[in-house]
Amino acid sequence: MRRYAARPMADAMHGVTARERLEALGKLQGDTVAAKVDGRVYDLHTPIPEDAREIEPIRVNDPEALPIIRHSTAHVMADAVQRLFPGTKVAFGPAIDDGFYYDYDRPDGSFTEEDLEKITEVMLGIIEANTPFERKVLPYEEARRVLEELGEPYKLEHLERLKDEEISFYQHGKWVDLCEGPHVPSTGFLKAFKLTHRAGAYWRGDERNPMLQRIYGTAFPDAKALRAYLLQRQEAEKRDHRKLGKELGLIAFHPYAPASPFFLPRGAQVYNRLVEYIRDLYDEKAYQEVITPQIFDNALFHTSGHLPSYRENMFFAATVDGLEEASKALVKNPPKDEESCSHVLSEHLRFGVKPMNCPSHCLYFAMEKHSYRDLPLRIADFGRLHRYERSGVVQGLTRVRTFAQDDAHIFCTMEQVQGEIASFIDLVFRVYEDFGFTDTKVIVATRPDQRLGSDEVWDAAEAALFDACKAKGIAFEVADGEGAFYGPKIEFHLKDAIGRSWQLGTIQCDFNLPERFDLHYVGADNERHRPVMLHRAILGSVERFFGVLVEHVAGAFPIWLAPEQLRLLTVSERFNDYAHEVAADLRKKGYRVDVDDSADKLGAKIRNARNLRIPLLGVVGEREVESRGLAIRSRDENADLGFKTLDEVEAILAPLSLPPSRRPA
RNA sequence: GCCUAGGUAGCUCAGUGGUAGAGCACCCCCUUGGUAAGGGGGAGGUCGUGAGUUCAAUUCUCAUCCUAGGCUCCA
Repeated sequence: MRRYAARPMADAMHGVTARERLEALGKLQGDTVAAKVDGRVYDLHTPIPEDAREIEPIRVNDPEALPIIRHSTAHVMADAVQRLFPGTKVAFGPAIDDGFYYDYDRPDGSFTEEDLEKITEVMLGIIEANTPFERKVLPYEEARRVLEELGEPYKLEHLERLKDEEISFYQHGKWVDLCEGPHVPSTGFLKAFKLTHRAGAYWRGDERNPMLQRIYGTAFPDAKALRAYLLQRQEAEKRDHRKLGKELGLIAFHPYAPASPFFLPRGAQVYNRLVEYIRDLYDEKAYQEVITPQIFDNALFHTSGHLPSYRENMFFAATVDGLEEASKALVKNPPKDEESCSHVLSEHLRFGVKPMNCPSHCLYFAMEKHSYRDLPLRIADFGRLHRYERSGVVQGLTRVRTFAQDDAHIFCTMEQVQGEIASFIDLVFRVYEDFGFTDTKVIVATRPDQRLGSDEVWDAAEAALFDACKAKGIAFEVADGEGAFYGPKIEFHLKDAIGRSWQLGTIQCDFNLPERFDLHYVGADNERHRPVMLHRAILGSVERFFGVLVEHVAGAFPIWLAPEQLRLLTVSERFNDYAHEVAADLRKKGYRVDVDDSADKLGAKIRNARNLRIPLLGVVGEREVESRGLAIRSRDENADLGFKTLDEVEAILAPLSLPPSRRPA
């Protein structure tokens, strides 16, 4: 097994290179890393098509240079790794959103922190040597021979999947890699990188495959940009909802209920504000809220299709009776294997804890006969859901095992689908704006290979989604084949503090459940018709939304959501009575007000309140008691707003206690 | 579930093969103070849990639970 090529892969290429062309046009600068030729990115030393029309340089500080720099850095890292740890195989090493990674199969174990330091040192040496990156294109069979010679099984496996006649390789110094490119002209262009962390990753992302060792890093055009990025990341980590949630007394976890949050009094306040806000919208938009059971006979989940297809994600509820029956059945007919044992158990353990509200809403719909005049019927439910998530995937509030959605199902006719979707999109954007989210990513997920229903129905449903998005003039991406098996969907994604994107809102067309539950309504023609079911949520799960919101506002909730809107700080004990009197009065009016009547001095009280991100502070001393008011200090301005009468305080609080879209103009 | 790294007081964290420490928070006392920590004293931990090695384990080994970063999966 030999990593390095026996001889440099001297190029035998013909034609004009990007560099030559740029030079001829006088467009080549010292900091040019690649070229954009008719929309495609080329290395400088790669010949470009003879009929190329437009050619522009990509310079180090252009956004398009970043992935090139990062991917090139990944190559340098892989070179360093194989120098330091002979026998290590390489897999994939792409540039990603905020850096790059490379996956390795290291036979003698995983990489340690110290290994990263060593790798970094060797990388610095490679960069200092400033060796050029070279591209070579080989015929398929020859490419195979090279990879066999290099002893790279993962690359060979990847080669199998490439159908191209010609395969490109990149080489810097003696290190060669099967690679699409492009790359910077030479290693010296890599001015600033940092290896950040390591993790396991399955080969080709499939858990049936062997686990590889992944090393993540990031790279920038210069040290200043790298420092800025690392600093920004540090700042972002301070906003982490798990950290803030603890510091601000919002949430907690206990090992007895893994991945299941406690909402502490302050957190529950905010949680309830979120639900209350959505309930108000429901009143406005003609939704009807229901409260449905938590635990159902498994017959329901058979009908809905959750058994067996959603089984791994469900909790089941055993009873002593059920266990005894199961035991008797097992003693009477001892099972031959695990499967039959499991079958007997699940037959006698009758109950399942609901992972979704849709089955019970179907039951509700079927309880009465419906006319087309009833439609659309919008049924909302904040029911608590339980899903068994595998231990490795849970995370803070963004991925939990018990949560509530601002869930609703709209039963409507096919003709009503587009209108319902359009008004839902409006609603989603209004809500996200109320919370201050502006960069919402919209994704339309279309029919997957495995699906139910005829192509005509899918055509209509997808058209309804696309038409609604287009009619709204919103930008969206298409995720082909990513729809649910029962229908296509629109997803609304927001980013958390560290830039991870989370799906919050969604609207999905469903033709499957109405079929399974044999739902129908009577049309104007006096015939039975199948309704369409739209699953939709705006916040998504209240828990996840809460987490993303905490990070978005960095714990500083706006007044309409703040658990404590105003805290009264007494200058000395002598003013406690007045403060309590004022607080009681404001609380009676619906404001969330507390008094800090501790023995702390004013400075300490202010510090504590500010650390809790309380939006308004009211200082109470001699002057305020005499003139019946408060000296207001605002969190957002971090300044003393001076004396306000009680009426003035209320005038400040009243409008800000409403969500922006409900405030008087 | 898999890979890697962690788990010491309510919180943030030191530390050690000879059964533990700081700051903040908490309790008590003094101070009655006007816009980001007034002073003093006290209490609080079977060092995640269970086994093993050892004369001796919080420290070393293994298992297990939880957490974190990924992979896979999803609201």
